[in-house]
Amino acid sequence: MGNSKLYKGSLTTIIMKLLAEHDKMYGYEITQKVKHLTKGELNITEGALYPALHKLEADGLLDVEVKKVDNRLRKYYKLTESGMKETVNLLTELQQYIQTMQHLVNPKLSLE
Amino acid sequence: MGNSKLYKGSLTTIIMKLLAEHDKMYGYEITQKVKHLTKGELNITEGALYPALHKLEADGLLDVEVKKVDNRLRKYYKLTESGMKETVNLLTELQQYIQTMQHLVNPKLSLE
DNA sequence: TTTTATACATAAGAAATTGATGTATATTTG
DNA sequence: CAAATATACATCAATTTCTTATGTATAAAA
Repeated sequence: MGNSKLYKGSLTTIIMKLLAEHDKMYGYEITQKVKHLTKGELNITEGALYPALHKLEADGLLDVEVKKVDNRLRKYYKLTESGMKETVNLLTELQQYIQTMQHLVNPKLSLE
Repeated sequence: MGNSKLYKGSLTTIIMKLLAEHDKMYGYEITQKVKHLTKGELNITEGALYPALHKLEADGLLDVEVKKVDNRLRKYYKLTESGMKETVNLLTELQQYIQTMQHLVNPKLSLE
């Protein structure tokens, strides 16, 4: 997705957080939203997105609802109850990750 | 390594930054340093570390020097010229990654 | 003397992603 | 109006990165 390897492992967090904010979204919409929010920095590829959505659905974290708009299919995804709980965990882990990396990379600001 | 998938892709950045600060280190020393700096949050496994060091050496980003201390082998790694340049790039990418993720996760603080 | 620590290494398998390819409709552009 | 681009889904082989297990060897601590 991104221009750096660091984005590896963060796709699920991104999807879940967007759904927490926007209630329901479809796949293509997610790719466009991310592109705009990051000013082109981050482009989610379809080969990563769709399998990720399918897995989240299979894990019971997302519900899906198919709609036909302008004669084209859209699959709207929405967080389930357990999806909302998991989103909280993922965001906590992201904050922890950022803090840990900043300790490693900017040790003068840490306790060591 | 970490308790969250987010650490995927950040091992190289961690290694390079530590070497930029400590001039030369050996593998085991890196694992211990990271454990202490992160207060146990992050434990680099040998199965991840050694292949990563070998790849960095093969890519010309690290030089290695073998020493025998207390009848045990140590392989001291050190950044090459191009390793130093690459470290700058990786740290820039880390800052960019953190900023992008914070825009996505905390959009009220971003421009959208 | 057995366990833990130090110090290296490899290798099978899992997980996530890339990049290509495929299908189909709608809209824009030359 | 024809061709290209945008919208919208999907799969799949290959690659990358990491986990978990295993192996070798010496030193120190329990």
